[in-house]
Amino acid sequence: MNYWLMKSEPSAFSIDDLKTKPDQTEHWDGVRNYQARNMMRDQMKEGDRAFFYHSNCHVPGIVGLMEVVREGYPDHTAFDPSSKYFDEKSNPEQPRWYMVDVKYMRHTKRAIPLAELKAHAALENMPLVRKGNRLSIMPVSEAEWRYILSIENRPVR
DNA sequence: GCCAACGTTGGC
DNA sequence: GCCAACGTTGGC
Repeated sequence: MNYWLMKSEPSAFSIDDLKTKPDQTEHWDGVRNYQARNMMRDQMKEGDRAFFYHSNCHVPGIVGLMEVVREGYPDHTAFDPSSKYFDEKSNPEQPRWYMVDVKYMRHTKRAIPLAELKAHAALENMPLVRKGNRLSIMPVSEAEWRYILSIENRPVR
């Protein structure tokens, strides 16, 4: 099983939005970055787990857990001229962009802020805490996954 | 709102 | 293939 972290701006799509979707499932559309695309298209597998991360908001951080329930398939929003994610260079015959479906599992017991994640030496290799990294989808090692789930229970100092 | 960091585009 | 200009991300 692989582990991931997926960023979303809560003003656009929050973990509560995911939780209230039919079947608590939604496609993760609108990713327009090749590295992130490649991970969704080639590496994310059914049953993988992912952290839901709120970005570009008051307190950015990890807010919940998701499961990948459908592997990479073409992002149809790229074909739709009325979509803000439209890309004229993508078409159904040769799709440029991909997405996966994710299902809500649960909120973390508390939001784990980026500032706190940065303070843990065990997490210093995560792209998330590295300066200038803008990947919206990134792999998380099993050790990092477990570590983050362990600090979830720790009282905030 | 600012701005650093990074990715993409396009001229040459 | 280089690289300047530009757009975007996202923390603060």
